[in-house]
Amino acid sequence: MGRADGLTPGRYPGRHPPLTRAELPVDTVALARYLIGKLLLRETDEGIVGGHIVETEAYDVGDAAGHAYRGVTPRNRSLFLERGHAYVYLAYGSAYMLNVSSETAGIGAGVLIRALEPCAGIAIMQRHRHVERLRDLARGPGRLAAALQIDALFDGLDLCRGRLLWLAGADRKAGDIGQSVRIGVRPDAERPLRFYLRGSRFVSGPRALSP
DNA sequence: AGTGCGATTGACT
DNA sequence: GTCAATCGCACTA
Repeated sequence: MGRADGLTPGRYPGRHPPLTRAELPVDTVALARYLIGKLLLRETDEGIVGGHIVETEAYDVGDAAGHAYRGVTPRNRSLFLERGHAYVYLAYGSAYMLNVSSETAGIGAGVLIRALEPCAGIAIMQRHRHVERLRDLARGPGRLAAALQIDALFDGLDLCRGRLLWLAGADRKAGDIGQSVRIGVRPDAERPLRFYLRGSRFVSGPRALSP
């Protein structure tokens, strides 16, 4: 680690402490926008991995596409935790999705983290993903989870507690944030609840959605 | 207890 | 560009 990975040299998480809950916007859409440019870091057995968040999607209150829409179930209960908790579930039998819970305790909503610009522990993530190409390490929610070795065991984890997985402040100025419809979502698809770092080559989805 | 279906990915034409 | 793999869960009975 050091200059080459784009992060401040030094020990983690000491140098990049977790965002406090007070820093996180309560509102789901505000949180989705806020998280663009922030760091997502994960401490694995082999070292710290992670990067800058470049793409998110909001699944807000009353959203028919949200997993919380029909109330609490065994799967989605983490969405109802206080903001800043991880909601992780398995999609299509193979890809884990990482969300950050939003709103206040008892309200089910969250933000899906869809893509990272890899910055820390790149060699480790390349092993986790079995690919070399930087662009493919964490472009897409399932790839991101694989790169960071996030699975169902992380469901319910408090990201503000910051041990194995946490959010940290951006160490550089955030660029322009674009907005579009969400990817792979059927109901409420027309709502522009996807946010991305404009110009980033690390965002997922069709080019047309990230002008 | 049985069934249908994804907030996706990787392989392939 | 198309398409099948894969499995936990929500829903129906």
